Amino acid sequence: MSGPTVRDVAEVAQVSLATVDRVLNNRGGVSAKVVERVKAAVVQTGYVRNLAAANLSRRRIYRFCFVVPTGDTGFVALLHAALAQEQHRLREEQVVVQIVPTRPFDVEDQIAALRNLDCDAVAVMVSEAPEINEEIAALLAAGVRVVSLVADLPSSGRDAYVGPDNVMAGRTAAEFMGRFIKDTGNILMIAGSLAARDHSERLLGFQMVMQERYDGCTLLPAAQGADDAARVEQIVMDTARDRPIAGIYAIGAGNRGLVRAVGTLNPKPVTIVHELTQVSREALRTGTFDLVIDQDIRAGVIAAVGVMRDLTDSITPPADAGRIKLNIYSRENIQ
Amino acid sequence: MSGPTVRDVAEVAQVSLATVDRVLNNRGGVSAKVVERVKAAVVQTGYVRNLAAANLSRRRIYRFCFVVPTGDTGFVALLHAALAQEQHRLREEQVVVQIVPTRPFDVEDQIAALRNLDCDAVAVMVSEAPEINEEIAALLAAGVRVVSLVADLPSSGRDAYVGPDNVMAGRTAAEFMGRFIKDTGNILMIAGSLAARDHSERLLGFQMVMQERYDGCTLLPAAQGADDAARVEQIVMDTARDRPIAGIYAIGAGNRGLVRAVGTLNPKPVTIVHELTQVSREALRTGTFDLVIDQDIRAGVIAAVGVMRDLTDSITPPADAGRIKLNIYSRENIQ
DNA sequence: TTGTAGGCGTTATCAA
DNA sequence: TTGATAACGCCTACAA
Repeated sequence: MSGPTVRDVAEVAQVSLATVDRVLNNRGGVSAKVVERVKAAVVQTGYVRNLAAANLSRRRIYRFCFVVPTGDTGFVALLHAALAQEQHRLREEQVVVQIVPTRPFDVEDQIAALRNLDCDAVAVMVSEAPEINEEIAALLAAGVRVVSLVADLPSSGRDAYVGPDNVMAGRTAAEFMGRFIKDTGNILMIAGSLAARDHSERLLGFQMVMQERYDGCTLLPAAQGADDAARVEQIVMDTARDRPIAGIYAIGAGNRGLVRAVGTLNPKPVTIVHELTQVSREALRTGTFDLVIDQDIRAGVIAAVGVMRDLTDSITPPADAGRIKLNIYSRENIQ
Repeated sequence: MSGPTVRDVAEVAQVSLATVDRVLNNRGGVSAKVVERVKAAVVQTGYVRNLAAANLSRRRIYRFCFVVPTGDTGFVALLHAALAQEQHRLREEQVVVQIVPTRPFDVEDQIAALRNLDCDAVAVMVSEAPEINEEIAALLAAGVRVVSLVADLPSSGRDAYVGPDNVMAGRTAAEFMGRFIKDTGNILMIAGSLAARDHSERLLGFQMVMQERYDGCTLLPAAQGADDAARVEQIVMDTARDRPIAGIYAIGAGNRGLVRAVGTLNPKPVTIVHELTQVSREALRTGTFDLVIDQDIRAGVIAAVGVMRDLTDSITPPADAGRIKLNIYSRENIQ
């Protein structure tokens, strides 16, 4: 059950443990023919190194950072909660994580955060900008592994992306929007910022499906609410003054403002939002929101840590390791 | 940097390593005041156990079985896939699992399977019957921990239930059924067997919400398709001959037959089914099915293994450890 | 009820 | 170039 060990390799190769170790971790100082003998023995025995034992002996501790925006989005709160819930298990696995909050949409602040990092790997949820790419390149050059979280940064050279397929998220929102709306009508789409890749991808997916299959609906120009409750509320009220709204797709945060605004509208528009937070959960329960599309943040944290651990150990993470699922919540299946 | 260890705890508590270990893993055989002293020392030192070291040292291997029906439900295939995906992590945690397939709805076969078990704990997905209860009692008496999977067996004395809230599943199906149906109409509900607890609970939840909020719809008497494709197909065709069908809720399996039948109907009824399998995935993609309510089998496997491990170690599993989430899939978010 | 001693698989420090 | 040998942190017979 417990497979061949270095002892077995040593025995087959007729050398000592130390020599096997030297070859295995190519530290040099071993004659060519002995190297060959050891390598052959590894193949012959089918030896696979036991990472746990290696880390135990090496007293390795994984230091990971999460660079994520703060704000009233509730996202950081959920992230903190998820990390707290995983804290114990993470500690047991020798990983220490630190959250570095940044001001939302503030590139300067994000850069500052990335400069002050001291860790083996970092999961970043930051803007897509050339300066950020440079910063990430510097981190990579310094041997820090970088994972993009929730919003991908494909042009940054990051090691991996952990998050949902945001185009799919937008398409899913559209599918339910189209089916929930009985007739035709105006659809209001509110993003936080179209410069945020997750938001623009969701918007893209949403528009694609609405135009493709539910073209009885009229898509109003996409608004930007900066993930701010007051701004979001204002956008809804302003829009509703000019014309009836049949549906609202809130792509980013600021749902507290959305609840206030939707409460004043009659008839109530079909309202679809992202992230299952205190606010959206309650709004779902009372019928103010009709659907919540949630990326399971706990799963995201677990996936991110797993990927960072693999990367830190120079292991290629499984292809789908970073893909996290979208959960759909109606008033009947809130958890 | 490398944190406190058992030695530190032992020193502070003025006891030996073995005693600390006994307290840490509550194995008993330690006087109350020493227990207190050790616990205080743990708090004082901030000790966190090193899982890698623990697993390395522990030669214990957990042997678990899954007794589940085979058949055209695709469930066993999904279960196998889920286990395969978890294999690596499970092996690292010293657990070996074996799948024992049984013929669906065949109580004799289920009993035979339960008799031939050799393991520390078993997760069973079997019928609710007195003979089964006896068999489970025998297992429990023999020291094998028993967990009911997907369908609960409350009267069997099983140690725990791992599965979804099936009433909630039915309620969720009704919520989407009500919203997807534009007007009013006849709703056909097809269970596998009303003697199966998961099926009857789903039906109950579905009926509750339909009557409560979508009473424009007419619920036809619930049919039983024995999870058999041909039977299910026949039921749909027979029903459609007499009256138009606006919606179909398929509570159990046999979705292959449902696909065939629905394909012949015009207009196509809103069709909501359970379990994301090859068949339902494809039907979702082509528009034959409108919604799939899926119990995440991978999550179920992980939860079941966790609960079985706790039970085997005589630890009371956390209250919500067995509750698994319901995922909702439309054509746009199939994974 | 408590303690001692040895081992899990790998790494690292000495000598030889 | 090589090889003993002692950690790493925890678990567990076996004693006492």
